[in-house]
Amino acid sequence: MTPSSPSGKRQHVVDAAYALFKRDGFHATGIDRIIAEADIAKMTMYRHFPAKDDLIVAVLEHRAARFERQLDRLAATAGTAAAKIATILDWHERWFRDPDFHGCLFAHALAEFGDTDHPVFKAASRQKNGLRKRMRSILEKEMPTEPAEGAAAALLMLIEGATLMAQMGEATAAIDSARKAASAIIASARVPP
Amino acid sequence: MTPSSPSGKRQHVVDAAYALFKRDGFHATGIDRIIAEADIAKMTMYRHFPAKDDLIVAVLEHRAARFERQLDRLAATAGTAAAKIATILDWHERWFRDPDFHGCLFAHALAEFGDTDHPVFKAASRQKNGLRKRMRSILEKEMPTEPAEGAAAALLMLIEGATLMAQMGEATAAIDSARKAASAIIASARVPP
DNA sequence: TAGGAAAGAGACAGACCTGTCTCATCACTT
DNA sequence: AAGTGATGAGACAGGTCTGTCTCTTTCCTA
Repeated sequence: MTPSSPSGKRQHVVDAAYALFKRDGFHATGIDRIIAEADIAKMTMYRHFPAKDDLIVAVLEHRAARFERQLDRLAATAGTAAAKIATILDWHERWFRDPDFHGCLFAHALAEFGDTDHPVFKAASRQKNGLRKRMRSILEKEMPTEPAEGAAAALLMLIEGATLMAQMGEATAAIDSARKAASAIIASARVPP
Repeated sequence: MTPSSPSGKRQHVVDAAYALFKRDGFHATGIDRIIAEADIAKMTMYRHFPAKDDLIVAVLEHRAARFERQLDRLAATAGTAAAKIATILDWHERWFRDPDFHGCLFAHALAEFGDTDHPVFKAASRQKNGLRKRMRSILEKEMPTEPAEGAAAALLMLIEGATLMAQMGEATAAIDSARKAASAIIASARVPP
């Protein structure tokens, strides 16, 4: 059903929609704005994405895949679990300092599509759980499963909160405190009370 | 300009709008739905709130005031700083378990109104900073200002992340991990490396 | 009981929304 | 060179959005 798109129009729409969704949100961004920015015909978009929600899901999945690829590259370098987690925090610091940083698109998707069964909600949820699982498997190399699970959840929460704080204009304080807290969390998980 | 509203219609609108915003989001909730739910005339709403954004700000401020009042009551009971922070986490656990829990309205407002200068963004930001300051002043009673500041930021991030995780259906794991991580954060702030 | 403020009811405007439809045009393959 | 599928351009439908306006009714107070 979806055209094979040899000329890459589909990706073009996804990229344009991403930039607009990021800046203005999902509901506030109309189809007309997207096709104007992508400079394509409306029907071209609707042939690739039968409904706006499908486009939103495609944007989220594309960004999630990109995110995973970037973290895959980082993980290859560092050694200890703490160092691997530190590279993830480094990645977030660079992201926070991007002039085009507008908060986490996945968190925004969860906010705008609150229904747990909605495809957009599920797509955003997958990304968050992916990051959590990634950190859990990093930690499991150096500690038992149970504390690794809890620490990974805590680190995910810390990162999500840091992203929110950075969005409020406190990127420096957020990343500094997050780094210290991450060390404390990992250390306390390693040595159970 | 705003009517004195002896009959409490204003608050009635705020309450109805809150329930709808919470469930469906700000942009997705139309004025017509609000006035239907509140069972008032459209002009009554527009006499109290000249624009929809004004209503949104009023809803946020009302909820923020309610939140502050509830935490004020809790703070009076507990003793140590760690115990006071624990009561804040307890409050959040009860919130997460509420059948009508739909995530944090302030975080959702930040997501939907990304412009830093927008009144809605600023109102939501105030609430987050209020919670951070509250925790900072709790911690300052037992440690110097600098570590208290960092720990308060970390605890805020942890709580925000826990709220997000609870919204994704992991309330139990979120609050359990948050409690452990909070202890580690406070302990490590108390004894600087 | 009279006056004035608040609220009700609903039509209305103008803009924007998503999604559909038609028909012409382009590009590539065979 | 012909055919096939993707694309372009834009009108169009039907709905929803915010916000305004007018007129009537209610309610509280003095």
